[in-house]
Amino acid sequence: MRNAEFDRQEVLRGAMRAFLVKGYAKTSMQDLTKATGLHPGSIYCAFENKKGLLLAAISQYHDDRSRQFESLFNNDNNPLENLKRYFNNIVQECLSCDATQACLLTKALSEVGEQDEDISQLIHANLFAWQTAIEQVLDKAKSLDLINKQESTQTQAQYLMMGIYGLRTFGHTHPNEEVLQPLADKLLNSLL
Amino acid sequence: MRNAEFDRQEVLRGAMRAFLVKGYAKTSMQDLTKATGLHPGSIYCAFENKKGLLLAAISQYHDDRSRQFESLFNNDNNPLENLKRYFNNIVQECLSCDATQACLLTKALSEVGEQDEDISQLIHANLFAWQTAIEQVLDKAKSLDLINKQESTQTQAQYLMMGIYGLRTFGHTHPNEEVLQPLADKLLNSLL
DNA sequence: AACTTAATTGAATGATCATTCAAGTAGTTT
DNA sequence: AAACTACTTGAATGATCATTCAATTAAGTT
Repeated sequence: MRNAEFDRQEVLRGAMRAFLVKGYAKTSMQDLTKATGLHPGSIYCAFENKKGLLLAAISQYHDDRSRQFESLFNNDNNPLENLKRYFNNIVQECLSCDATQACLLTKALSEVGEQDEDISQLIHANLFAWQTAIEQVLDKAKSLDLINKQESTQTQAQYLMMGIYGLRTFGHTHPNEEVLQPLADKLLNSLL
Repeated sequence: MRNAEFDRQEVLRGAMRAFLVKGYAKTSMQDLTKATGLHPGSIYCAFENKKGLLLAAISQYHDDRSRQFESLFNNDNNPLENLKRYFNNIVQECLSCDATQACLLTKALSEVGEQDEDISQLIHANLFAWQTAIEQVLDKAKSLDLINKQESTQTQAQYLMMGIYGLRTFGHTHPNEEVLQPLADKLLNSLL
């Protein structure tokens, strides 16, 4: 036996960045060897092919984002304040104009989601998990009487997801705090 | 002299559809000869190159959508009802699960907007024109006391744009009328 | 009717692509 | 220490890519 020499997480984060900057189709295996530090043969040995590398990178992205999400929400702070911080984070990512900080799930969904069943399925599952996590935060907020309890948690969570997707897209054309922050605030206020 | 034999609009609509289905990078010139009915040489003669064809297709998309927009709003109907019809149209396009009915502006922006200045500029200009058109509808609605006049028209229009972007993305994962219609309604209600 | 000019045609071109593979390397097991 | 197994290496492969171009066709002009 012999173990892989590379750090799988770092390799996947490199691939992630490459896909985020150039998009899936435009990112060549040559780009990926640079971004990952791996030779072509090693990539094929570890991830089967280019699509396998994308799938693994998407999973890594989801893991990283989930950890970030938990660190923001798995505490005893006011859930509404946590949510506010979360939205402000997203606004800041938009303002950075750094492709590397975009959402790989929606980016890949838009480019290849309709074309490939495997990719589509993985992204759907990850986005669904994300929605469930938001629902849990909203339920916590409801138990503390912080938000409107008339509307279904599911619809509220879906509305927030929709808003985040939209905010990120809108941020591409208006990377401007005075524009994005009010939109994020308005989105949050829709919960009250 | 000799005029082009092809119908420029139909050629561009064919290219549009190809780009919407496969994405820009994945659409080959071979795909485009099939989609447009033109031979490679004719495409290069008329549009310079593949990127030129995308730029022309984006312009055609914007023209077509603008005409659709005007036919919906350039009348004496209740502007809020027009807006409601407009949103319902978008929901129906999401439900169709037809890549051909997606938004070429946001799709191209997501895939190549960050990579190419020319494409980015054209899309930004078209999206800005779109936002201005929505602002005019909102001003008309305000003059009839149909929506909230406290909030700035610009912010309201931006919020709707953001919502439409988000709705279209969310529609990819939930092509379901019972899900999308309430989100569209909630978006419109934010104007009141 | 002859000339001019531009569009059309489709095969050819060279670049780049994802992928393969045989040789080399180094841990692990016996 | 010998054998085994799996990872690494990077050049080679064949396919596909965007683009070019010389020949052909036909409309507009004189």
